[in-house]
Amino acid sequence: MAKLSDVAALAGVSVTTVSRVINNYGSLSEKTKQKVFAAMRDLNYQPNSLARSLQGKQTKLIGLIFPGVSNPFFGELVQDLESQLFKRGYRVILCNSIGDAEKERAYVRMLLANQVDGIIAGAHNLSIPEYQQINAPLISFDRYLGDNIPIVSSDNYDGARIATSSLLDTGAHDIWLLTGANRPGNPTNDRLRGYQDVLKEHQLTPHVIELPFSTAPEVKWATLKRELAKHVPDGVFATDDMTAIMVMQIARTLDIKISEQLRIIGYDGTNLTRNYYPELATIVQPIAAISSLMIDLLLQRIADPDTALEDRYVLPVRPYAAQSLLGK
Amino acid sequence: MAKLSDVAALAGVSVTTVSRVINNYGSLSEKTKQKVFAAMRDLNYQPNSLARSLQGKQTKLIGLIFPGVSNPFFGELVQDLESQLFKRGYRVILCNSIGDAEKERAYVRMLLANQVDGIIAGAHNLSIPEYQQINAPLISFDRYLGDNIPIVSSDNYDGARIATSSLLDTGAHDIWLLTGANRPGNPTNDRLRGYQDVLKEHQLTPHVIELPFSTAPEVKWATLKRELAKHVPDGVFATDDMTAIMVMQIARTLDIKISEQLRIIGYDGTNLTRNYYPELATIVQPIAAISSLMIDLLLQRIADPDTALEDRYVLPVRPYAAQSLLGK
DNA sequence: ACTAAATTGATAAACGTTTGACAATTTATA
DNA sequence: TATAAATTGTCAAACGTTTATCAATTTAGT
Repeated sequence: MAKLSDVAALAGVSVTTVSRVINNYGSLSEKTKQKVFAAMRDLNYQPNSLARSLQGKQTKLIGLIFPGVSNPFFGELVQDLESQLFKRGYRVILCNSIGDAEKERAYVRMLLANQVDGIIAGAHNLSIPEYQQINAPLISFDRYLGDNIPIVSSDNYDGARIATSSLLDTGAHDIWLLTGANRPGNPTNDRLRGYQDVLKEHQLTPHVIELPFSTAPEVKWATLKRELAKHVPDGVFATDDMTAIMVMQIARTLDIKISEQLRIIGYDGTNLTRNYYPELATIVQPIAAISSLMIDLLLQRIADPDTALEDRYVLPVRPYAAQSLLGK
Repeated sequence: MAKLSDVAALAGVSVTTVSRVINNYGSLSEKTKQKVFAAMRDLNYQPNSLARSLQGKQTKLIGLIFPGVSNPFFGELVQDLESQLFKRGYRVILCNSIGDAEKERAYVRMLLANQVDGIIAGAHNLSIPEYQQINAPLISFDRYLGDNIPIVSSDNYDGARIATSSLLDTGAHDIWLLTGANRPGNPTNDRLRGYQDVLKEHQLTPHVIELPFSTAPEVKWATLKRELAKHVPDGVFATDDMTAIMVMQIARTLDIKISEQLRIIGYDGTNLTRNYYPELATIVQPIAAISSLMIDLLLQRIADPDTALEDRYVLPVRPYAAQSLLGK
């Protein structure tokens, strides 16, 4: 790999001048700039980012900690984050915590060792005290990680209300909530609250089934099937689309008529669900808005670590009505 | 952030000694080792990986170039790669090329500037001549990128044969192939070949519909619907599951009876499809095997850049039979 | 042509680590 | 207790870049 001195030699100038060209400071004539650019092109020169960063420049690396990109929602979110960060000149180190707190801890240490300029975390684990001590700029998605760590989330409460209400509107009275484990201080608890509040307002009794996020699909399937075999509600609000889809599948095996007998609504509204399961009603989280807001906040903190930010940023959701494919 | 000299000061030893402890060379007494470890723990010390790498050590960073993690197959593959690499002490820089050759070029430059120890690429773009010039260890998934760049793929030919045959076995004669754009030298062409060969052996005429990978879902939907409205085949082999799923959905809107009137088989067999679309028959690519093989090969090349490797590594696929949820 | 301004260069320190050479000290062995 | 071996320290160079300082040279303005 060519280095700075090689460029300087080829361009017939000093290393100082080359550095000045690269970092655009000091006074430079157009002619030398061109000479240097030409030399850089000829040598296919890329500044060694290790050396630059060691010297004090930003690494232009951002750590992304999420449960895992195999989940469609996180896959889309991470892809969006990466794309937007790339446009802004940042690269992404990917961390799949897979619900493993120990792994997450290791990731955080590693990211700091790698001198990332900032971290965006949306892990499903419990708030690790280590997060508090991180001095790197940090933005959280949908989780409370500690004081002064801004949380960006979709309007979980409102979304849950909309979902639950829409089930009521179609005539359902016996509505189940399928949700992940609800930990204190977690914004996703708001989905539970929204559901409960709407039911209370209509004097209906809630029926909550907790299925931790990390539950194996087979186990989830078995549990849900058992529940549905015992009793069929007329409405199901699943706090994520994949679970909603599973309920649809199970309902079919049990000969439960979807939409006549049982109405289902999900949450997330990824492109995947909307494009490939258009018959599923859902609440759409604004992925693009979430990721650009998170990036904005993070870059603000990177530019000035003392930037005052809100504790919570709540972005609006929108309902996505099922496209009945079965209709004629 | 604490640095080497801080650890040395706290432990009451020299920086050299601390470095010896960290890098485990020279002779060291158990006592000093413990003192140093304790100091590292107390200070929560993490060696600055920039400095280490600059000094000549590996960066322990691997670049992953894939079309995008929002696609379930790549999402699962990338997650698996990341997990396995993490276990082996490597971190991952994620690159979503999204079918953009220019972006891919930029990624490669960036990865080299970031001094990654190696690259695993599974991009959908055309073989970029730049790949040839990369001196970093490089392994490709399912694409020809250049000479001496090993390709790992599933047995596309065999998989396509199995898929096509299984449609024939269930009585189909009028079988369509839905595939992405077929570029010369691409292993996925083998899926086309497998399909064609089986049909030829049965004196049947192929009917190939090309839908480039990057086609927007809406466009895909419209195209497929148009085709199916014109004529309904009795079998469809889609070279990826998502397209297969879309065909199922469209068939429903057209009141085409799936499995009686029209049999569909996909390709990829991700966990997502198998868990959430168990009614879809598909050909399962061995994701775990693919990623561990790619990592093995890559680490071999990293350990010794001159390791002789095969040009092609083909891993077996297995058919996944549809679980008829509709059956009683 | 003279002065001021603009441009370029030479030099060196710094970022945090690794590592080699060699010396100094401690510990173990006979 | 002398001697060898093991341990630790000191010092300095190196990785590739940035940036400050000061000096030298070129260019522009009048």
